[in-house]
Amino acid sequence: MRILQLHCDYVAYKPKQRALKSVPELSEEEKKGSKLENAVIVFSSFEVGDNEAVLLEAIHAVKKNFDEVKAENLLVYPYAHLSNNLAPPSEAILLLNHFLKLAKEHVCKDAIKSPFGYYKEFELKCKGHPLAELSKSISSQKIESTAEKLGAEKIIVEAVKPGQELVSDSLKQEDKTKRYFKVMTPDGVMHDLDKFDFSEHSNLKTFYDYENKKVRAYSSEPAHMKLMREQELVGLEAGSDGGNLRWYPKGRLVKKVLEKKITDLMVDYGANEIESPIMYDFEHPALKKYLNRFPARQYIVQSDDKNFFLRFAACFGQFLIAHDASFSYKQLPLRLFELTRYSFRREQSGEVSGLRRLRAFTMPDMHTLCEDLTQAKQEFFNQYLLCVDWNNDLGIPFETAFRVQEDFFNENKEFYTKMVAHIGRPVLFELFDLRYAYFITKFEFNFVDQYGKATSLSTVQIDVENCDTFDLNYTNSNGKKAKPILLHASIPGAIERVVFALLELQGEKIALKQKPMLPTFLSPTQVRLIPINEKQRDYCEQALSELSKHGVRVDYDDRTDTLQSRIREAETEWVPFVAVAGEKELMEGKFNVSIRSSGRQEKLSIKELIELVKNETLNQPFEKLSLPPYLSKRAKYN
RNA sequence: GCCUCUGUAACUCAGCCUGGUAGAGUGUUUGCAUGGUAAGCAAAAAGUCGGGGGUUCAAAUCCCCUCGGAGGCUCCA
Repeated sequence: MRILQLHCDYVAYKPKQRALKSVPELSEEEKKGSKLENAVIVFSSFEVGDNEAVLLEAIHAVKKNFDEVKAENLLVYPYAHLSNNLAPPSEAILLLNHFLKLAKEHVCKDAIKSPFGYYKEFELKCKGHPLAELSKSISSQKIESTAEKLGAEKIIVEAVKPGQELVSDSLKQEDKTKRYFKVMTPDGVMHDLDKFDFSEHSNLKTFYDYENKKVRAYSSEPAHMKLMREQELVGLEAGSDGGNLRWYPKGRLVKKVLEKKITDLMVDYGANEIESPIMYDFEHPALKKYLNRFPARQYIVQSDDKNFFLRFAACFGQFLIAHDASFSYKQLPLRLFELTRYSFRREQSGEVSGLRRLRAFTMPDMHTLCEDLTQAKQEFFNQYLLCVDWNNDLGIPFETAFRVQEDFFNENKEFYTKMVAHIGRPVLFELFDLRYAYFITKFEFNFVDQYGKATSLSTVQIDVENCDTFDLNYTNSNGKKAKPILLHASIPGAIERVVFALLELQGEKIALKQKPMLPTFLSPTQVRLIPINEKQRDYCEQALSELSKHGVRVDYDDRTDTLQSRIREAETEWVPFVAVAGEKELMEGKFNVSIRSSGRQEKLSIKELIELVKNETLNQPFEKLSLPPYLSKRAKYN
């Protein structure tokens, strides 16, 4: 328990608005508030583990002060902000009531309290004498018996039951009319959450719990943070702001391949790739309006006497281009795409985390202008399919949430049923009656990690607001100006989050004692050549140039360490194909290749090995690794 | 932003409670070892103990301030 006591000439308060859903309405009398003269106000925070002994200790402190300053009135003011370890409201209310009872008995028989769970305005004039301001922190561990100090008899406290239900049924009902969750199964049936059997869908349950903030995450560092360092992919940069990372050659390779993959996908889908500035004028009228609707925290950059904010998405860059472009219904849907390196969001310091939440991140952002709602729905559906394929292709499991305005859902039920049927497992629906943002509907694919946290990856939204804000128009078939419907889409969410999910999945494998590895097309080294001794040098160098010529990322361990230690290092680097050559292999014209995915060893010729790698990376982009192929020439970056 | 934990060699960490000459493993360099599928042997180099102030004869260690990192909180009286 924490208390702050102020001795005041007067103190007055008035309840304004309910802050906690679980507290009852106030009576007319309580709503008026109160004013006390020559009073001690006791701001009180009730904490986890507080009990009668704690309350008595606090009363003792209050009484001592109250008598000393010769106050006449006492106000107990529940005040959460003194503690970071608050008792749940249900317990705190009982503790507060008992605290008041003790205060009446021992300190001031006319003591009153202000209501719990309401925002209140208050006004006070604190006296200036040395005892006018006192604060105290009391915990059950530190208490000696204080009943004697008070000269009080033992008082029995009413049992405080953890989690005691204080919510009335009518209040629950009221909540539901605003925003509520349902589950849709692939057969198109909507289920109430309390009736849905989650037993075969534990990740969906975890996701829902996370959405509902019922689950507390473990307080451990996520697995990917260690892995990104160990694999020489990404490091923290103390010389920059938090959440701005450094990417080493191997990490840059992984990121570059993913960037190429999404860019190719978008261009093949019909997007026009553009590049827009990273900073924008705060005073631009359209941007001003948009900023109010999307109150992300921004970095600010000064130029002369003007302030610019660093973009937090590609939206405005593309909207401003679309505003100035000329197009008619014949060119719709019109898709603009940019791989933002970077988008900036000045997340609060305590919120930045590894690759999961950053202040500078790479978002492949596409916006689609559609002729009407029919076309918008078609695009929404197509982009939904792209997202499903994208995540399946990378082997990233996900849970789906659709968020929809109620009316729109009821008018378009078929539309959603079709999409849920496509992925063939239950998904979460959040329905809301009043539109709280610029979108009328959206979906998100969420990655659920081993700590019970959900992270949004893919998302597409139908925006019914920003065509007005940014004055985007097309010419319709009558030659008249018309408003398009706008879609926002990020198929991967953010490149960093893809890496985050892939690494977290490897962390889970390691925990299960399985061999971790990245998909071959993302592995910085796809084939590692290891000679048993110097005599196979020429043979390996020949293989190196042959594999390299065929677009395989290959390197050569030319160091003089023992065979075992070189094999071990290839294993710890998750190399998918480790090709060893000794006397025998040289004679046969082959390599003894360890295949990581199967754990098997096979004798393969270079031609066969190339074929194998090509097979595993079919239809995937390729980029070169910017490190010397000779391991003896490589610097270490971790 | 608030709270808790944390900062010691390039990396991972011990030492701090109870003040008294700065430690280990890994990596790096050098020498030996030429090895058949997850760590060969030996030696060396390497540290303003995050930064600043204080207490003390003496501070990595105790106290205060400050800066970085991790986690939690930020619909909460």
